[in-house]
Amino acid sequence: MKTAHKTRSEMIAETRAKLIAAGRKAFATVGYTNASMDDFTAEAGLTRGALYHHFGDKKGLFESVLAQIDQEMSSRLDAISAKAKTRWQGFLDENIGYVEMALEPEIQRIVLRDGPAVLGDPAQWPNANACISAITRNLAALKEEGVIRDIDPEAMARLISGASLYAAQWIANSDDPGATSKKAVKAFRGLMEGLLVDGKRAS
Amino acid sequence: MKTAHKTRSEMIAETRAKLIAAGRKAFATVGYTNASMDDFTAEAGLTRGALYHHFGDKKGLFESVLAQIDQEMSSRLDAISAKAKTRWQGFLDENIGYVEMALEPEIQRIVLRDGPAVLGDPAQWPNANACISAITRNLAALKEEGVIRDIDPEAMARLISGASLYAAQWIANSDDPGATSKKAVKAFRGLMEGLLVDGKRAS
DNA sequence: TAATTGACATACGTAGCGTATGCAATTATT
DNA sequence: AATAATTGCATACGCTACGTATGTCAATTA
Repeated sequence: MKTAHKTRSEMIAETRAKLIAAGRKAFATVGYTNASMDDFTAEAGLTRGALYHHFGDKKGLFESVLAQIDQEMSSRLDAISAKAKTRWQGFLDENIGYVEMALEPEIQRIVLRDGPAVLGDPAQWPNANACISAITRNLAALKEEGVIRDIDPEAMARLISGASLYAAQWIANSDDPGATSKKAVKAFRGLMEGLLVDGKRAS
Repeated sequence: MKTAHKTRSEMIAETRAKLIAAGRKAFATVGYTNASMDDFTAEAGLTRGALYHHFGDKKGLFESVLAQIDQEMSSRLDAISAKAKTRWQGFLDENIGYVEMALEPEIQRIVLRDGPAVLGDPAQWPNANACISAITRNLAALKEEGVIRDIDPEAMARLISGASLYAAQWIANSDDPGATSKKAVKAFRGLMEGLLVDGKRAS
């Protein structure tokens, strides 16, 4: 007969997972500074003792939460670009996907707002922001293939993700998200088409 | 004989100014959360009592500090665009000026890093809206003059200011702000040139 | 079965925020 | 001019939340 108990390492993993989940929820809803460690650890049936043991401090847990979210975003974006027929199309789709993810409150709060304030520049995060590096790789490849003009991929990736983020927030806060979304996506496409080499431009 | 004393309202204004100055300095050097109200009010020869009286709470003082900095940035940007020969050049200079301000540590810390975490989405700040409408007007005029392609001015203004803001944050958080700034400005120029009608493009 | 490790809880000290209250100086009232 | 009302700011207090130091019990190992 098998033991009904879980093995010790399973228990530990479960505790870590519970803490990450509880922290993630608290960070997303009330923000990093307003999230009380006593409160959300209790909500997970634990205490701050467990948190300090596994993550060192509040910031340490936040890093783990961020890493988890980052990974999820990354795989979602990969799935989007994998579907596209051309690299250029995949690039466009991926960015629009990013805009849509930036609409999610959890991502807005944890990744885009509190993240930089707590941990500094996303590029220096332990799991370097996967989204930006994905855009960077795409731009580099597109440049290599002669599809877009000669620009610095990383710098352009930053500008583009900033534009996406702002577009998302504009949409999120607008009275008519549907209509605003249409305008934003069209303008975004226009901005991106400006990167194409002359021969490939439509307008 | 005239009284050596200042009038009461002058004293009050002076107190407010002292608090704003002390807070600004503390926020700039150690950051919002690490700035102890007891410490920096004492440094101004006052107590937290004065702060609560005038600004309600720590966040209230932060808003006032931010408003002051915003105003300074705004007038600097006006001065920049006033100097330009053409509207297009003024448009470029103003945006690049904004990106370059991100090199200043005080702006880095207060406006770009702590600001969003403490007060929320920068797009909703009063000054950001003023900035966006300025860009929108510029874009509309440039379109009218046939300098740039046919795009929705407001939507594009949002994207551009998002790109600028993100570029600024990238610079603010980078290890070598000088070098990063160069890359960012160049990429930004490239992105903007994509908006020009075909005949006016250099690349 | 005795010893040891380690996962997690408990207990304590401290810093910092917000509020309630106090006071003194200015302004208003008669 | 004398008293009353206002208010700018300080003082005092309680509370929350963080970090550390220590305790404890289960699981592993010898």
